[in-house]
Amino acid sequence: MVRLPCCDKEGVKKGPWTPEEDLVLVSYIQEHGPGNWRAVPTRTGLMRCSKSCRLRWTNYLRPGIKRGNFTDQEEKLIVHLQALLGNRWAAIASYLPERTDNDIKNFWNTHLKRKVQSGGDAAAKPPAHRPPSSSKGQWERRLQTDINLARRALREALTPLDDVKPQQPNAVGAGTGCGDSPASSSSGASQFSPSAAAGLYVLTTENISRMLDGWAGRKGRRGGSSGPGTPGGAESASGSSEASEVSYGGAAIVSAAPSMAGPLFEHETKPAVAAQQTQLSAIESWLFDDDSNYHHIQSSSLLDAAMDYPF
DNA sequence: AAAGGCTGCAACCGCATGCCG
DNA sequence: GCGGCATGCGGTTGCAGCCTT
Repeated sequence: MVRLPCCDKEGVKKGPWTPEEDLVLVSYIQEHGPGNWRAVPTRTGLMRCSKSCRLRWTNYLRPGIKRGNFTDQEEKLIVHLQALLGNRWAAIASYLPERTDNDIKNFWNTHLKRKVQSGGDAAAKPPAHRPPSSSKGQWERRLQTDINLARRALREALTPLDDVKPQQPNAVGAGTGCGDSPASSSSGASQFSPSAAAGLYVLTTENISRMLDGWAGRKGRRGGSSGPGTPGGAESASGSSEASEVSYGGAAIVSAAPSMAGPLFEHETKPAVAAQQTQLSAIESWLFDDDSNYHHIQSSSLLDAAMDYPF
């Protein structure tokens, strides 16, 4: 099945996205929802290939994304999941709903890899049987058989921390961001929850204002929001939910809250998000439950969740 | 203050996979 | 069952800001 690359056409723009392009893309998705990426460039007039549009959305514009400043907990989780799953960033990202696979990958390559290699975390060393780059089915089966190993490792990763419960996945609107995780794209749209929408709205406007804000100070650093000490994500999002007014390029832009919220939520693949939260909770309780009872209830529910999980 | 190296991140590229006619 | 299309995923690259000398 040889096919031509989608981006080899003449006149396809590459490189950093401008805020104008971002707005066009966001507006389009707001109206039509994510998906059918092939049609996006033609319908929006963006001189970008479909892939680029999808990537921009999933890695940057999508609601609910937290950027920068990985917490210790996230860090440990990533290290252990990487040890268990290998470089399956999408699978790892599904456990960190606010993080994109690209972010995690970058974080691993720039921070954790070095850390682990320098012997910082012996526990993080990949097990001998770590799934090689084999077929998905293979490692999925392996994951099933190694579920107990995974449990131990994850517990080890999470328990030493002060706050016993993982904090971020259940934060306001948190866990809503992973609409693009493997799970989401294929699941139906039947469980949309208004409360999730409320959180999502916050994150949406936050993202957009951040995007514009980021550009305003962009010349500072690409994706300015991710600058040191300024995680654009959940914390700030939960703090201010009013429509944000930002200006760039001389024009003031008001993120019209309700109009922005509605369509986006309609089309976002939120059911998966809700499902993810549920699954994450199952995992959490699985991790922190007494050994005495996990055998009976938790392990089975987690196993169900894990098996349902679309790695 | 300037220059060169380093770091972090957004984006690109190519292959894999799933879906549909 | 086959072929083509659309999307997902992971590796890699390029570049801008930061840091060190």
